[in-house]
Amino acid sequence: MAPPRRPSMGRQKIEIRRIESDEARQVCFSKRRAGLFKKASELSILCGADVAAVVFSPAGKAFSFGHPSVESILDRFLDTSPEAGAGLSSAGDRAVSELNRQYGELRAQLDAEKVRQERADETIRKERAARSQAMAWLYADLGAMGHDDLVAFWGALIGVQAAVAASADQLLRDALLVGRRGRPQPPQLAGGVAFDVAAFGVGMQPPPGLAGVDLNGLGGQATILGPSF
Amino acid sequence: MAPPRRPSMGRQKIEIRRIESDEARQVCFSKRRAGLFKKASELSILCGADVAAVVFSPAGKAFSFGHPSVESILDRFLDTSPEAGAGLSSAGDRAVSELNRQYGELRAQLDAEKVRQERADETIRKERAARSQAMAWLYADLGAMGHDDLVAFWGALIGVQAAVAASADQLLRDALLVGRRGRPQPPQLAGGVAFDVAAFGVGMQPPPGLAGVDLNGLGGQATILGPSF
DNA sequence: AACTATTCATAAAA
DNA sequence: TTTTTATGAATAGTT
Repeated sequence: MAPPRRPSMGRQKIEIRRIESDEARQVCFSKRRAGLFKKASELSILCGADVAAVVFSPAGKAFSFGHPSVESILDRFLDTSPEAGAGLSSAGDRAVSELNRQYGELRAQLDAEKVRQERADETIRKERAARSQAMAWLYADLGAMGHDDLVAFWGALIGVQAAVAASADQLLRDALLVGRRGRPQPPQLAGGVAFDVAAFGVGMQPPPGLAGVDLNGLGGQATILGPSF
Repeated sequence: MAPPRRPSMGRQKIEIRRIESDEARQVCFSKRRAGLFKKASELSILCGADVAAVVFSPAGKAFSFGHPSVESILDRFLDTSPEAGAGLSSAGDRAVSELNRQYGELRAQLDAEKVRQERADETIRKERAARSQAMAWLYADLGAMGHDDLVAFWGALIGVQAAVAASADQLLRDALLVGRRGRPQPPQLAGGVAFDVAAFGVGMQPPPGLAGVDLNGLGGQATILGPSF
């Protein structure tokens, strides 16, 4: 019996950051540009406001919407805008109401910035949460684990090591089997931790062969592969 | 029996035509203006487009959003060179002066906000990199790693454990430093028991992507470190 | 470009 | 005004 496949995944949540794919970015641009103009139109009609929107595509092509007209709005706006580079001496030219207008205008922009900032903060929070998920495995607080958990954890690590050993990695085995015999350089443990934990940080190079590595590397042994990042 | 009234009717469909109620129109204007600017912001970020939106409220108050700046986009659109008719007049008015000061203050605030935004973006970038690193290690195909990488990987694990697991320190050491001296009961390993990976950390969630992966095959290989360990 | 399942925006109400 | 709720609207991923 065929499973009833969804014809679509529907809208997926996306982060507000530059879309890398050229094609996807172009499609998104077209859709959202239309959406923006529609919103602008609705705002002007619903509230009787004069609205203008100007958009330059990444390629440099210009699009615009305006009610009653783009030019009238822009002229009106620029007429009452502060002259860039003008010193304070020109301030006297502006009517008080004019400055008030600019004040509110700037405030609106500041609000917009804050919205963006909040989103960025939220993104950071999520990133941290997501990262901690992965880091928990590496930085597992073994002290908080019960004895059985600890043993199981260690056993699992050994299991991973075994997979590696299958590839005839004698060196790793030597490193593990400290004190077994000639103790071939007991790394780190004997004299305290030699490996810098901070090495897990940003600057570290990703291990070779992440995603897309053939599974035959371990001679049929199951290999843990994750999604490509 | 009284019907349980919804606390809200939720969003109702409206016709796109002028809102008659002054109050409702004002509320709608505020909300939709914010929404428009948000959309404009998203468009610029997602698609790398330059966007400007200018809105005049029915009362004549101007609001604007622009990325990178309203002026630059409008100038570009109108294809006009920035022209400033230098007005000359005394700026002695105290009120005007004060407004001007506030204007500059807000402007500084906006700039600061942008700086903070940039820093937040940078933080996000770093967080992503760090997370990628952690995930990379987590999902690393150990079989594809070179000796140096393996040693580093293993050493890092050991280092982390040593750094974090103060309370479990002893047990870990016991497990690692088997044969070092009194060989204080190497847990389970000595018996050649295959560890049940399913017990891998009670309370810990499997990292995304690992769920469903059969680790038991690896766990079973733990016997490689059996009695001879 | 059309189609859906979702997320997002927002009209009403508080 | 701001917040909450419930629902209409916009749109990301597919086809």
